[in-house]
Amino acid sequence: MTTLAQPLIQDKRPRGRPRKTLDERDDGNRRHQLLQCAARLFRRKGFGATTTRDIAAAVGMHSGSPFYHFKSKNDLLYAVMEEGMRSALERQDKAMQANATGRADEPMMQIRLLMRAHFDVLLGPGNDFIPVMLYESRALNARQRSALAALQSEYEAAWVPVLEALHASGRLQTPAALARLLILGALNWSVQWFDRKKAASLEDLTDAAMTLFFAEPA
Amino acid sequence: MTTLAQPLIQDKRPRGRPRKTLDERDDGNRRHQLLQCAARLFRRKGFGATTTRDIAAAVGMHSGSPFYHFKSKNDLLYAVMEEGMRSALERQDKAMQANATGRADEPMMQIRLLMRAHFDVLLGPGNDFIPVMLYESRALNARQRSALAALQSEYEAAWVPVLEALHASGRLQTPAALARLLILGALNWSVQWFDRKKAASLEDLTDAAMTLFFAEPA
DNA sequence: CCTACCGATCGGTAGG
DNA sequence: CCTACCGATCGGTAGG
Repeated sequence: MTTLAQPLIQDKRPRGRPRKTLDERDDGNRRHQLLQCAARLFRRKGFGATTTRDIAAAVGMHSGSPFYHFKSKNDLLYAVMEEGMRSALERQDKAMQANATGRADEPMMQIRLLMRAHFDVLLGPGNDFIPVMLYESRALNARQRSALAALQSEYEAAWVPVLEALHASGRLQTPAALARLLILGALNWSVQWFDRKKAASLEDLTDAAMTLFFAEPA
Repeated sequence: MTTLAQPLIQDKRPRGRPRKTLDERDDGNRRHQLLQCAARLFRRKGFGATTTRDIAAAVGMHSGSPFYHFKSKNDLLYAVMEEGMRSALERQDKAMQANATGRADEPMMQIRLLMRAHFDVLLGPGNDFIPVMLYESRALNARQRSALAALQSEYEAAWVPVLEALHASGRLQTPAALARLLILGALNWSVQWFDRKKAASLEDLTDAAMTLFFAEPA
C-alpha cells in the first residue's frame, strides 16, 4: 500500500462547494476571504488548533492554495491582526473626527467616544480580527510582534491626552497610564462574555463603563 | 531507509539531564511537576504550540511518559486549570477569613480584600495556572468546560454580595452584575502587562484599582 | 516510567 | 489556484 499504488482520483477534494461564483472571481477578493475565514477559525479554535486545510476548505480552496496568497500560516495570522488594527484605527479616527464639530474639547465627551468606538472594534458584527489579536499574539515572531506593537501604540495614543486631561482636572484620580491599562482591560475582556443576542446594546455598555469609571455617563 | 533498518540505539533520549534526584523520587510529586511545567509552557507558547514532548523534556521524562500520569494532552490542560482554580479558591477563602476578625462587614474593605487576593492569584510568583485558564479555555471539551465553569462560579460568588451591597449603598452606581464583569476584566487583563520586575507592588495596584472604581483606596 | 514504535496529520512545495 | 506529494512531527500506545 505505497502511495504509488493509487493511480486513480483520490476523493480528497472538497466537493459540493460552489466555487468561482461571480463575486468571488475577482483579484484580491480571495485574499480577503482567506483573512475573514482565518480570523473566524483562529478565534473559535485557536491558532494552533486551526489547520491551513480548515481555512482552505472554509473558502472553497484546496489544501495547498492558501500558500499562494500567504507565505506561511504565521504570515496569515499576522495579516489578520494587522487588518484588525488598521480597521480599528480607521474606526477610531472616524469617531474622533465626527466629534470635531461638537464639544470636541471636552475630555468627558472624548473618553466616551473612545470607549464607544472601542466597543465597536471589539464587539461589532464580524469583528473576529481584534479578538484574535488579543489572544494569539504569542504565536508571532519578534519582527511581527514589534510591528504590531507600533500599531497598538498608535491606537492607544489617542487615549493618552484625554486621560491626562481627566486626571489633571481631578475627574480621574488614578494616574493616566495605569488608568488606561485598567480601563482598556475591562473593555477588552468583554469579548469573553458579551453576547450580541442577549446583552444590552453597545451604547448601554458604554454608559455602564462610563458610570463605573467616572461616576456619570457623560 | 525503513524504520527496521535502524537496530542501534537511537539518540532520541534527552541526555545530560539529571533524573531521580532525591526530592524528585517521590510519588505524586512527578505529577505535580508535570502540571507546573505544562502550565509554564502552555502560558508561554500556547496549548496548541506546546507538544507533550516539550513537557516531558521539561521534567526530564521521555516522550511517552506523561501519558502514564495523564490520559491525554487535553486532560493535562484541564488538570492545570482545575489546579489553578482550586488554589485560587483557597487563597480567596483565606483572605476573607483573615478579615473576619477585622472590619468584616464593611463592603469597601471586603471588595479590597477580594481584589487584592485576585491580583495574588493572577500575578503571584509561579502562578501560570490561572493565566492558562484565562486564555486557553477554547481547547476544553464540553464536559471539562462546564466543570470549570462551576469552579469559576464558586469563585465569583464571593464578589456578588459585596458588589450588591456597594450598589445598594450608592457607592457603586453600575449594576452589580455588570460591574463584576468589568472589574474582573480590568484585573484579569493585568496578566498581559504586569511586570513583577518593573511595576508597582500588588498593594499599589490594588490601591489604583480601588481608586479607579470607587474613588478611594478604602 | 522507559522502549520502541505507529498512524495520522500537518505545513509547505514543485510544477503546471 | 490545483495536483500530487513529502518530510517532519505529533499524540498516543503496547509491553515491559
